[in-house]
Amino acid sequence: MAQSGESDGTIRVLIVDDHPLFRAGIRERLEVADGTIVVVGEAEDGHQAIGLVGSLRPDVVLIDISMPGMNGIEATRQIHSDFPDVRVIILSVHDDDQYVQAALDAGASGYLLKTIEASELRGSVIGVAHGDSALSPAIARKVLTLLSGTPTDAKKLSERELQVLTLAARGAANKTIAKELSMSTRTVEAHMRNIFDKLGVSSRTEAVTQAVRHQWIKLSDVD
Amino acid sequence: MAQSGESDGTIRVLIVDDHPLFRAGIRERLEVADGTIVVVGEAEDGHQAIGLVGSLRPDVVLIDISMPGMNGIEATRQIHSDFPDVRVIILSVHDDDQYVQAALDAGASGYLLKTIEASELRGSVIGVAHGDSALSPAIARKVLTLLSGTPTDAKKLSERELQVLTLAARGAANKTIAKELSMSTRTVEAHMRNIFDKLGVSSRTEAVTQAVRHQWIKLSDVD
DNA sequence: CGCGAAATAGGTGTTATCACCTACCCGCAT
DNA sequence: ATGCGGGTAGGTGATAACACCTATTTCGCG
Repeated sequence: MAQSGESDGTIRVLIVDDHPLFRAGIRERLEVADGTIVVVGEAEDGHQAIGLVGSLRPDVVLIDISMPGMNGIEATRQIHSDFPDVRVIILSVHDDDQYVQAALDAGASGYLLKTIEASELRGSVIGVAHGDSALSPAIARKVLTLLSGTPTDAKKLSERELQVLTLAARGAANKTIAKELSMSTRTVEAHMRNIFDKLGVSSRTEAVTQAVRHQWIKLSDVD
Repeated sequence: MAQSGESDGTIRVLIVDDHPLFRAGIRERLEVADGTIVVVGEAEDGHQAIGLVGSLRPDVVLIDISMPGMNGIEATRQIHSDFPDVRVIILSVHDDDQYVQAALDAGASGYLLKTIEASELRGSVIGVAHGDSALSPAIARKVLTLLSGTPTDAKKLSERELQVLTLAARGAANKTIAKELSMSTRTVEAHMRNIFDKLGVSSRTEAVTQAVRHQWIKLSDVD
C-alpha cells in the first residue's frame, strides 16, 4: 500500500489554504529535522489543489474547508474521485455536524480542528499516510453520534432553505423562487450560498441532485 | 365541470406561437360564424402564455412546441400545474416519440400536428373543452405504442447526451464536462440544448432532476 | 443581556449558462 | 444521391448564477 513517495520513508504533503500565513505556519510545524514529512507544494484554492495533486502526487493533502471558489469539501470529493490513493485530511475551524458528515462523505481520511497541536498534527499525517484515519477528539465523538442512527440530515437545512431548494429542484430560477416565496433575489442567492456550504457543494445542480437523492424535498408535484 | 366562459356556450381560446402569421391563420380558422369559439388572446412565447392564462383564464390553450425562451412543453407543464382546469392542446410539426411523451407527461390534453384540417381543429378544441382528449391519427398510434410497455425513455437521449447529462448531474460545469469528454464547451452546450428540447425543459437543473428521478443516469459513484 | 444563527437584502464584480446562428463531417436509410 | 440525425464547433449577445462584502432585524440561549 506504499506505492508513491512514501516508499522511501518520506511523506509528501500538499497544503491547501487561502491564507499564506497559515500555510507557512503549517509547513514549519510539519517539516521538522527528521525529514519524515516533506511539504511538496501549496495551493490557495480548490482548483489549484486538484491541479497540483495531479502533477505532484502527494501522499497526503491537508486542506481547509472555507476557501474562495471551490470549497475544500468539493475539492476533496474530486481529489478522492480522481486520485483514490491520495489521502485527504480536512483542517477546519468548524466542528458542525454537517461539515463533518459532508467531509467524510466526500472521502476525507481525516478531519482535524485547527486547534490541533503540532505534534498531534504530525502524528495524524503519518498515520493517515499509512492508512489510518485521523479525527480530532471532538470530531470523533460527533462521528460516533452520526453513525448511530443520525437524524442530522433533517436538521442540516433550515425550513426556509428547504423551501428554496425544493423550488430550485423544479428548475425554478432564483427570480422565480424569489417571487414564489416573496423575498428578493438577493435573499434567494444568500440561501443558496448557505445551502452550498452546508452540503459541501458548489453549484445548484449538485445541491439539487443531493437533495433529490436523499429525498430531502418532495418532488411529488413536479410532473 | 364548466366553471369558466364555457358555461355560456362559448369556448375561450388562447393561441401561443412565435409566428404572428401562423397565429392569424389559426384565429381565422377557429372564429367561424356561429361564435362557439372565441380567441381571447395570443402569446408569442411560453412566459407570455403563462401570464395570459392567469389573466384571461381561457378554456383551451393552443400552443406550439418550438418557441424561443421557454418551450411549449415546459409552458404546458406550468400551465397545467398552476391552472389545472385549463386544457392545453399542443400544436406541433414534430411527430417524434419523445415530444409526444414529454407533452403528455407535461399534462397536455391534446397533441395535434399542424397539418390538421380546420374543421378537425375546431372539433378538437370543442371536444377538449368538454373533457375529451385530442390526438392526430399519427400521434394516436404512437401513444398506443408508448402505452404498451415503452422503451422510449432509453432511446430518448443519445449515448453522448447521456454522458454529458451524467456529468452535469454530478455538478460539473460545461467546461469540466468538455475536458472530461474531450470536446469543446460549445459542443457540450449544443448537447445540453438538445437534451433540453428532448426532455421539454429549459434549464440544466430541470434536466438533471428528471434524469435522476427516472434513473437514466448512474449516480452510484457520486458519493 | 450580549451573542450567535437565521432571514432579510443591497453593492459589485466575474463566470456560467443559454438562445439563436451557421457550418462541416459522417453514416445510414430512402 | 440526397436527406437527415448525431456529433462536432465557432460567433454573438443576454441573462442567470455565483463570490465576496456589508448590514439590519428577530429570536432563542446561556
